[in-house]
Amino acid sequence: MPRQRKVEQRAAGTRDRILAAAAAMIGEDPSVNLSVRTVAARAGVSTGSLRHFFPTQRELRDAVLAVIYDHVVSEDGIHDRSVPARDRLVNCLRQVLAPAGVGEQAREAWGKLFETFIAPEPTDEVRAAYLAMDREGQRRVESWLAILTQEGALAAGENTRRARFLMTVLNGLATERALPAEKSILRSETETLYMAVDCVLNCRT
Amino acid sequence: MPRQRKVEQRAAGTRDRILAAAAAMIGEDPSVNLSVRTVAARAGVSTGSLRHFFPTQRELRDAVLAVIYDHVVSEDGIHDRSVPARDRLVNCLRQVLAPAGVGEQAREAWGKLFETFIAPEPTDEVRAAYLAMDREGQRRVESWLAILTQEGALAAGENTRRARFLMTVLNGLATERALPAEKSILRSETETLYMAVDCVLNCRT
DNA sequence: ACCTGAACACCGTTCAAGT
DNA sequence: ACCTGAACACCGTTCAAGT
Repeated sequence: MPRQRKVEQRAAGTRDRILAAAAAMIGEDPSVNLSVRTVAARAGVSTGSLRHFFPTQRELRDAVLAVIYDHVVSEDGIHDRSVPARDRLVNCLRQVLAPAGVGEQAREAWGKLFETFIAPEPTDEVRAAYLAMDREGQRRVESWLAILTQEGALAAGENTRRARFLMTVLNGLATERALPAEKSILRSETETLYMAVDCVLNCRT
Repeated sequence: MPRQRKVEQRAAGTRDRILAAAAAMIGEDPSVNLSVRTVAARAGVSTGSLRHFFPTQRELRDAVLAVIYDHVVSEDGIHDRSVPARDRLVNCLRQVLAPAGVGEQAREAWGKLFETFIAPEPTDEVRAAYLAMDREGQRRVESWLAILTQEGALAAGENTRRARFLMTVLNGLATERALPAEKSILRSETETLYMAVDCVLNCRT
């Protein structure tokens, strides 16, 4: 069932060149700033042409993220539509949380984070190192949201904000894993993850 | 003990006018973009003069944040029904967040928390001390939720879970205040607080 | 429909020049 | 030391004009 006519395929060609250029730039330097002009120049098209396919920078960025993580096709299970979207997203978020560890391991992990990024004078080098880490996590979460948006499980347009929100929840959970806890932390952690995910999936903003 | 000379007091005068102008702008519209030119114009100084006191936009934003959080420390206002429930709850949560501080202050606060509760062997004494703190915060948040439940702004029955969720978000935000941040933290912090509060107020669980 | 590039209204930072 | 405003090199978006 070929929905696209010939002209649209030609258009898809330059659309893809734009996405490929942007993806290549991120591949070379994950902290690169994707401006209209740099991406357009790299793709060999005009800024106006880029704007024709991606009316705002946000839409360009979201599309690039989706492309990158589609090609990486990891086993995170985000694509498995036999599972409800909320369960898939929660499982993915657990993968971000996993390196935080539990118990003594969690305290050691927090200790390293503290000694590396909080205790020392925040030089540009220290800042850049942390921000690269943070952006990587943010990108992962945004890529999952982009995929759920593509399936229609999520309204478009706020994924950066949503990802920031989820990252904050994960930071809170990671911190609480290092701090003393009342009773089984797993239960309240699961409840909190589902509350955050349901918020993102259901609430209008 | 007057450490400042006359000249420095004059300088502090225009420095304060800049901070006041920026704080006023945020007061009128919390999502406003504080650019060099708009803030300088509002304060009635040149961009060069602003740059003399705040060499980068980051330093300006940090200073403004500190001023705002100092002045917003007031009573909780949870009962003031002339304000929408979500705004009241966000303001109350900000009060829990306030002691986390900003900038260097935030890093020091985290340092103390780390040395007190994470670094040492978790004896029963250490655990109890932290859990008391944690429960106090949880109790405050739950009391606010109880009031909103009484007004009918919130469905009954899940307030402990909801409070735990909000505490986790606050822990995440406090952690992010100590870590290096990308841009103005105030805006994404506000967005995250409102997302969390809207989640609690609107979403069915 | 697709594509161009100029134009517009911003932005943060630098700096010679004044007081 | 404090202050000015122009200048520089960016940014995202809009749009008349071409094919």
